[in-house]
Amino acid sequence: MNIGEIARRAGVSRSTVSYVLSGKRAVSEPTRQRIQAVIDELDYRPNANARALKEGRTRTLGLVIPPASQRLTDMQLGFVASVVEAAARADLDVLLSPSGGDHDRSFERIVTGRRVDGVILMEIRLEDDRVARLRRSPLPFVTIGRTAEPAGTSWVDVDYEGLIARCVHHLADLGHRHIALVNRSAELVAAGYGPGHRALAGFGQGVTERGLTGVDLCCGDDASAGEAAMTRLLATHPDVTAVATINEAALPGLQRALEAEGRQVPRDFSVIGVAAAHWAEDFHPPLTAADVPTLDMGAEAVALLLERIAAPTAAPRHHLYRPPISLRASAAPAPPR
Amino acid sequence: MNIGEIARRAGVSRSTVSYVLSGKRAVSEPTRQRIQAVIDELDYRPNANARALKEGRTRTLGLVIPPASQRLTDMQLGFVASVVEAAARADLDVLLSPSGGDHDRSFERIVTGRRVDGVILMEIRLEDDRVARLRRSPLPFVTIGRTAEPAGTSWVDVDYEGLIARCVHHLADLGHRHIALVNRSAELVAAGYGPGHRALAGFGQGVTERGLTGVDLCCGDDASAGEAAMTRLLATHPDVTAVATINEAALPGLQRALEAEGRQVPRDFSVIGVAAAHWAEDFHPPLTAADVPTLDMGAEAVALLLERIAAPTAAPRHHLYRPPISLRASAAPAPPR
DNA sequence: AGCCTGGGTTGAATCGATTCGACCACGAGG
DNA sequence: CCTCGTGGTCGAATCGATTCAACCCAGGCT
Repeated sequence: MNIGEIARRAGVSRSTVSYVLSGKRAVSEPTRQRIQAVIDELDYRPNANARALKEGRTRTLGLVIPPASQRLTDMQLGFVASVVEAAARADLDVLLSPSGGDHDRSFERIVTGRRVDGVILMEIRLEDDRVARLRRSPLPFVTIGRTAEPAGTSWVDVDYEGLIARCVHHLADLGHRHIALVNRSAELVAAGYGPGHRALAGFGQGVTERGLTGVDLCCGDDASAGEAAMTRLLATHPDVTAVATINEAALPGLQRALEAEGRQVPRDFSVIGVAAAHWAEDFHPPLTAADVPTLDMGAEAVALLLERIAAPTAAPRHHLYRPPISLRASAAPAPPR
Repeated sequence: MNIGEIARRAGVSRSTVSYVLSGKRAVSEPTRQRIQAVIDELDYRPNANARALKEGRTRTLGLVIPPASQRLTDMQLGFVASVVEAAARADLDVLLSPSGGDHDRSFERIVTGRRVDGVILMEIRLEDDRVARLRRSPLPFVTIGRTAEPAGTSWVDVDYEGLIARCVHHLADLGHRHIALVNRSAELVAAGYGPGHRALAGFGQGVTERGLTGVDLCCGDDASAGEAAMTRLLATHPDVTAVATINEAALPGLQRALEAEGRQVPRDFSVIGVAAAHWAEDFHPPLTAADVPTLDMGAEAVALLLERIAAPTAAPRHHLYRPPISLRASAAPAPPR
């Protein structure tokens, strides 16, 4: 069933039906009603491909997610969900591409097959092949996260550096002298994963500013890895009384290891972090943390992308999120020595 | 840059270029190489919309997920990830539709706009509007989960009824006499959510077969709800010594409440469930559970869908998963009275 | 009465592919 | 030498929309 069928049944030309659909030209009321009646009766909806072909836009956004092999963190999931929802609100569909490297077939299809009007990229590295690839293409895109050289690109990101520095200061204020940073996995950091490096920088900065001693360690993105990492930390650095972390997925494991070693949070040991908002509240004990507003960020990423699609030559914009640290129950004054 | 451009540069007709691309007709080797060279040089890729328009298929699958407002459970996330990955392996893209009810705009776009070749539906209710809608349409579809009347539809599902019954038997074997079922949220169950009802049936069956006393309760899909539910349960039914559950998201909360009440798992209290495979292992203590193979199920859903797309009139197939219960550390003999 | 204006409608071109039938040249077979 | 077959190529139709230019006709104005 196509537009011609509607036209025939309504006794008008195809163009008139099109104008009823789009409202781009005046159509007399009787004709309009007649056509609309046929459309309703047959439950007609224009073929999206034909429309996309002619109009040159697909009303679809591409979202590049980490390959499915690795489980999404809560924060990533929050981004995906909010991007999808924001797109749906704008009557846009979302095409998913689970892409790791640069020369991924799915990624190439999306970028070069004109299947989408724009792309949102996640899990950005300081040097990112995919970003480089998109910069060379005419396709508008926005990143959640940013490269080492983010000027010239629209992005949203979390100020991990500043936030972790603030966490360190908070711990210092509470009297902690020996603290640790639990980073993301060693592979991610080695690959130049932005938040990992920026968190490390912020940690170093905070530690030196306050004259603390700090250890940093990498840790896989799951509870078991967290448990192992924390067990090792407690063994090798028994004087550490607090950790800051950007690794939400490891948190349950950290907690478990502390319990196993008889360290009670927050009485004996403080935990503070940067985490998706709901995570922190749902944790036990409720986590003192900078609550990353994944919902807002995803929506903002979509908004920025729509801007770039509407005006590709306009100056790119960005939004660095710096949520305040919500004081909950997982950080407390350092235990007496 | 379109196929005409390539043809012009190579000095051939558009059809010849098309035949090089598709290989559907013989092209002399010199011509083929010349054309291929131009294609490579310009990094040309055919416009997906034009192709879809002509061919009548989009090489895209639709995946209908629960609306973004509610967070995805681990099992749902597992399904999404594996569907996306399986589709990518088959060089198919996945279009996401976050749809709750029947008359969702995004859902309608997908179903009727010919944007996808087929649809995978999740979170199926016993009476499901979306399934009914798709049955009326010519679009092939597969469900993860099944309705009350699943004949005539291709689906994959977990045998919640049988599995929960087995869980009950296992608990009975261990000597537990008073057990509880922690179901999904009251709203879901009230809405006719399949697993909720089937788990309840299996629970009832097991309990009567073994002459146990059983309580069942609904519980929201998050840790706090789980904590509240378990606290209430322990207060109202102090003689309960074990729970079975299909609500993975509530598990951390159940655990917390038990701890708070001084009940140690599994010494004083057993927990057993049906959960995504990785969840169970990552839990603490490692969860005795029927491990739902989300990866296989997503891949199988895609395979079934491809079958239906290839042969829409063939008899629908299905696959009911009945994973064995993996004995881990969360269930043990009932404590002495 | 003739002309102009403009709302309403239509026909035809176009987007970028695929594919069928036709055509051409060349070599084999009678 | 003529015909037939065939590998290789091309032209044109087609998929289902959008949109521009043209046209028609009714009403207002001079």
